[in-house]
Amino acid sequence: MRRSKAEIEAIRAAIYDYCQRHYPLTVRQLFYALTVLHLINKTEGEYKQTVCRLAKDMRLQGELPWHWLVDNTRWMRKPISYGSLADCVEQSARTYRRSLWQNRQEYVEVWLEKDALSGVLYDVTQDYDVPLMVTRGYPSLSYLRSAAEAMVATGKPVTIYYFGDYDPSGADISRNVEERLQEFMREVAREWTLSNEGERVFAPSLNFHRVAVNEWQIDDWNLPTRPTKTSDSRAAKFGSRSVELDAIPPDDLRELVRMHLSQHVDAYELAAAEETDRMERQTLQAMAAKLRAG
DNA sequence: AAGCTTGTTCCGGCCATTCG
DNA sequence: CGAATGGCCGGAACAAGCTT
Repeated sequence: MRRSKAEIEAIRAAIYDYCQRHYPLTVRQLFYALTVLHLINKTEGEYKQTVCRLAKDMRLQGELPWHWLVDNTRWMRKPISYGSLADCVEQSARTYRRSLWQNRQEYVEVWLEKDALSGVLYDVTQDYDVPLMVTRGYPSLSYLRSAAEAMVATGKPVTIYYFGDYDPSGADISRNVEERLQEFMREVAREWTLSNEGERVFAPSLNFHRVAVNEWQIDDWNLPTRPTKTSDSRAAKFGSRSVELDAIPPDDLRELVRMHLSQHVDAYELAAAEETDRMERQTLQAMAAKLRAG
């Protein structure tokens, strides 16, 4: 698409504005935000030629602070190491947390289709010490299988809160995740029973909740829709309206997660756990001081 | 009926070519 | 000549529709 300088300028301004208000963001997240603002079309071309390019130029020219945009997909590997034993304990004293779930009789996870929103959901899931599972589109079989193993290993009933787009593939992904997890949990339980010399391993129950985006939410929450891609082979059995998960404002999304997780851990328990953590961190701090002294 | 192709989801970037 | 386009890289999947 050919745009005038003024149009490009408007998009640049919107990029700056949105990033400033919501950083850290991924480029993908920024892309969806601009589509919701109707500044660009939701196509891979616009993503690459418009958003990626402008974001690149603006950062290289110093117009956009580097830390406003992040890339979660590339990572670094290195063994964990410390300057000394005291440093190790010191580090633990800063980060230590006691598991909120170890002594509970249920197991909860949050699942998410798109990595771009992982930062938003993690703000809440970390408070509740709940795993945030990101599939990045269709999940790999390896990912689902190891997730199923972790669930069986807990031996507790599982609740999953799922977040994904309302579009043909998005609906299919959550169906696939639920079915595969069910299948793999039964399989894992069977295998573990056989290798366990008579002690039977049970597949826990799975309560799978697709929290968003669901059809009823489009009108109830007045979400901006996109025409469903007719080229999607799943489009025929799907409605004409599609909605990005990004169409739900970040604050509302966080509230939605909090609403569900707080059904399992109430505010009182959360506060009590924080207090325990504080005290145990102090103990670690004292240990670190002793190590330094002696 | 099995197997392949095409198109879709997620993520981010670079570069050669084409268009106005 | 600058801006837009298209293709490529890497990596994981699934379904519909064609082709053998």
